[in-house]
Amino acid sequence: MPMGRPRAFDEDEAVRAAVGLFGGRAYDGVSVDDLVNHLGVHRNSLYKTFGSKRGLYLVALRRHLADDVGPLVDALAAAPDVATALRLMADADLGLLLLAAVDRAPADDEVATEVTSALAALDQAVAAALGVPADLASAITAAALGLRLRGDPEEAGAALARRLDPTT
Amino acid sequence: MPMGRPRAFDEDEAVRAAVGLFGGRAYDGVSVDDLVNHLGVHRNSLYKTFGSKRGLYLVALRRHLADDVGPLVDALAAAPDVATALRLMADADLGLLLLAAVDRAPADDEVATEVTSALAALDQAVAAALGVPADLASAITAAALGLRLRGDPEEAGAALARRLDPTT
DNA sequence: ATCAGTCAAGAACGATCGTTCCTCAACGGC
DNA sequence: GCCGTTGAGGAACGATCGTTCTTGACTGAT
Repeated sequence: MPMGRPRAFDEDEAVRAAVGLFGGRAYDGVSVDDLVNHLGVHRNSLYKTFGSKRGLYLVALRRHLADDVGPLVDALAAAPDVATALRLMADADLGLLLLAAVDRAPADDEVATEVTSALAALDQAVAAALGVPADLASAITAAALGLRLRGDPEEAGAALARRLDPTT
Repeated sequence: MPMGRPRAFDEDEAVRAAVGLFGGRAYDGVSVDDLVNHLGVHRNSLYKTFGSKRGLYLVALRRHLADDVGPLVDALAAAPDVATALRLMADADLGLLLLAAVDRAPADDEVATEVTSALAALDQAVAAALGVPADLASAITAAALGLRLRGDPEEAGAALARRLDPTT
């Protein structure tokens, strides 16, 4: 079977660039023209490779979860206290996950599934590392998301950690 | 000067309906057709009254802040402990504020200004009511936003409040 | 009854959206 | 060489976007 013309773009690079774009503004705020211009992928190849704008979004979201959230879960497993856990989550690049949760999950069940399981993984990591009940762990994850959403003035997270875990 | 034909719609009702729509999905997910169909205002009147879709959005956001966030600030002033404050914020209707913060504030400076000052008002109310430092107060506000963003399983907020304020 | 002024009703605008189509260039196998 | 296949390059599609225009209905004052 013939082989055809080789690709002129790096699929991994393209998906990373998509993570950056989708993590920076709302789904409907990123046009296919924006993607074509910033990804180095031509329209036709984009649809041939990812099927649709939503298909590319889902691939980008999963890459974000694998590349950014996964390592965070691993790092959390070694967190000795609440302050460390909060700082790890607040410093991590969670832009696309946060935006997906607020912007797309209500309108896209598949996105909602990915977001829910990613947050559950963070909850479990926090609960296991700190030895706290599940409900408190998910509240700590929620607090970290809230801090990130506000721009995280750094002192706020530290103050919360101090209050949550007086031993540090 | 002649008086002209009277309006067939209630401007307050229309703005409230807009708050509901914009609070339910992202700005770009609400079309002008959606607004016309759900607000009981005709296209022409909408533009005559609010200038543009963005103009209506800003009016709706300010109404949301005045009608929903303002009373919350007042209620927070009487909150005796962290648990009460968290529950007040988690139970309040903060849909549009949350969506505005994540979805529109990064792209619209005027929205960003409104969001920032609303969150600052919440911070101040929490700090004054609970007698905590400003950084911890803003962290508590952030935690409430995070809980709301996650769907707030009720136990999570309670667990966090218990840990934050052991006297309750 | 007439007139100026405001709103309702809906068609229509250009722009942009996501998507598809068509043509040509670049490859491996015969 | 040629053929089958795949990607690049753009033009072009219908649909929908936010916005405006046109027409006529309804108002209070003259």
